[in-house]
Amino acid sequence: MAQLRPGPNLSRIATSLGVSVATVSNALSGKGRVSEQLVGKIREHAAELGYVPSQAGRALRTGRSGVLGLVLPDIANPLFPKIAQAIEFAAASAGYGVLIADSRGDVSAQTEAINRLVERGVDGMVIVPRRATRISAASCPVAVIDTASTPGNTVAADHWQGGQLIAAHLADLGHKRILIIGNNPESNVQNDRVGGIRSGLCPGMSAETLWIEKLEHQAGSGCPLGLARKVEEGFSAFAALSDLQALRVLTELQRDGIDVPAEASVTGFDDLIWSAVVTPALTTVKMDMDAIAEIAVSALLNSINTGRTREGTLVTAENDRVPMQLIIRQSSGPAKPVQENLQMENS
Amino acid sequence: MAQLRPGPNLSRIATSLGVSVATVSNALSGKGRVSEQLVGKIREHAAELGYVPSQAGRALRTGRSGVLGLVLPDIANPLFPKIAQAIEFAAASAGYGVLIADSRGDVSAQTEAINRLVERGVDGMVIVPRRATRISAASCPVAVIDTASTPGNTVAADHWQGGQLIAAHLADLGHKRILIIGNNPESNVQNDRVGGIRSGLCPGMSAETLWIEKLEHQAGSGCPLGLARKVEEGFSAFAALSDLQALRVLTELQRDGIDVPAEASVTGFDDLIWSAVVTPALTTVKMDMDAIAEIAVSALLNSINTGRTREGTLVTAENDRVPMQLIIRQSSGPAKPVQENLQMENS
DNA sequence: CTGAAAGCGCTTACAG
DNA sequence: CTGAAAGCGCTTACAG
Repeated sequence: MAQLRPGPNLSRIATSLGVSVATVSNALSGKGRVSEQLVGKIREHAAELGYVPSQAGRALRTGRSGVLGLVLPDIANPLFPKIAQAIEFAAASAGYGVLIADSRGDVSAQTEAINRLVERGVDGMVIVPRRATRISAASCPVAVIDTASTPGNTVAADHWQGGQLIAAHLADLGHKRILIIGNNPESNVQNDRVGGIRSGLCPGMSAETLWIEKLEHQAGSGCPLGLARKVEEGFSAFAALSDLQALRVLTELQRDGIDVPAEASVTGFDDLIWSAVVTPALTTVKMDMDAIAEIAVSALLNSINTGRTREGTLVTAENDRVPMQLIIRQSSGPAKPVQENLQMENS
Repeated sequence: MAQLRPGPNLSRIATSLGVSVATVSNALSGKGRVSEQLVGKIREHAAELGYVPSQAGRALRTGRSGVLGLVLPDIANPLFPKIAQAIEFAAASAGYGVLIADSRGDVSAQTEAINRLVERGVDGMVIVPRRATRISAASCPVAVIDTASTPGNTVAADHWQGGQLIAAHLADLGHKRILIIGNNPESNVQNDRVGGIRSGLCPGMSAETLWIEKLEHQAGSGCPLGLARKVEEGFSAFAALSDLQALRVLTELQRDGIDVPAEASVTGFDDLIWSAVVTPALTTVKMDMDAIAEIAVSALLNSINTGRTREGTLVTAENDRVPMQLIIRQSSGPAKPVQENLQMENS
């Protein structure tokens, strides 16, 4: 009655070859206690039969599931594909599977998602927390991907340095007045980016910050950002804190007849999928997600293998900051000379 | 030495309560062979101890892992968040976990990804195949999400009907000449959408199709699409076969000083995350991913539970076509009267 | 170098 | 209504 996998198991291979299951197990796992000749014979036969080891049996015996959990605040987040891909790749390279869990918004769902993963017996998990959530202890090692500003150790891109990259780029292009455009002033990531930009401004440059969420709170969701007026006021560069906002900025400017980058430069963050596709293509700052995932996963594996702190939250080794990288595309260009627009044209 | 989960197990609960493990198991699983009183006591005690059942033990015994696999052609695909979210939700609602696997491009990687999932003991899997791939048998039930044009049974959005929705919308707005913009002429999904659009044209309307891939093959990746000229030629509506292309179309038009939607309408497909964010917001056709995921997952669970065809590929019940839904936003509007541009202004 | 045996935690007939 | 026992497939000391 029990729905058992129809495939062969160790014991079938063993009897069929007239050896013990222990020997088959050893031969297959390559622990080296079996004669080379026998190893060859066993492996060959196993392959012939299409033997697939039972994770369940192994997990029960070893206490390891070989699976990592990935908890996301909201899968709909456009950054998610990159995160998931990078984590999946890092995990698969280490022979681990990845179980996903979406916390769909609120914090209680996040806790539930974590519990679901624990129940499934993950050996560890990577959590991208909801804004400013502190992760309560899960009964397995946990690596958190977030800003340095989040309490506890985390791995993350160096958002501050990323901001400085933007500032330096805009300074190079001769921009003086910069409008920083963010979504949510509560976001640690966004605040780090703002801090980086501001700290990287050269003498003579100034920046203001526009928070879309605040604006929409008053003017309604999807309201115009009033950027044309900002251009008139003398802002020549619009530094969005994410490509999603950059896209909004770019299209609003273009809709209002402002040429990008001739009249205004636009930059973003994250190098999301569409950033290279729009016209003009978006200058942006990219996280090294593969590196971040690699650090998170190897910290997890380390902790799993050494067995330290198997209970209770265990975070990554240090506050790792992975450098970001500037990608210059067509949406940013030299600032127009401020007062004498038409001179210097052919210089 | 074995790294066993430190938490309590059935036997600990049993001895601590002076009953048998069988009784504890029955009480917890609610099979109803235990007196209500005892059930209460056992449950309470289990909760106190923070008992979490071992999936490994259960899986080994029942032959079910409680996990479904999700194989994706490329996680970087912007549609992925919606698919993953919908599948995760449907699976979680049914008490299943979701293991992801990225086939990162080529077909061999897809086979590997499927194998990895089988090795992890998934009870079934959902596959979003690479373009025109036929899924080779995996040793568990498989549901395929793709177009009807793919060989074998699949679940999918009704892309053809989605195309008709676009055609009807553009007809309503008085558009006569439509430029369909696709990425890849090999894509079944895109071809279905084209077919739907063409079949839905009213008398007096005509459509041409522009394949970006072909154009880029000649003119280089990221080349201009030459849409301004198309507007001059009399095309008043640009129907992209995906929001990603729609975004490219929209920004190129705007960059070239063409007002959307006053001078040209733009529509897309899929309602991707940024579609509502751009200015003007994108009119698009949306798949009902939740419905699609629900169908795929329940077909899988059905097959898992009835135990039919546990070996070999098993696909979903019928070729299920889930209707798409038109979302009208600001990027589409009435066609300009063709010849007499300035008349009728106040009609 | 090879094998016999124990046991991971669970569920499920089967007795009582 | 409750319990004793078997067994899912594996790995790992321990003997030989």
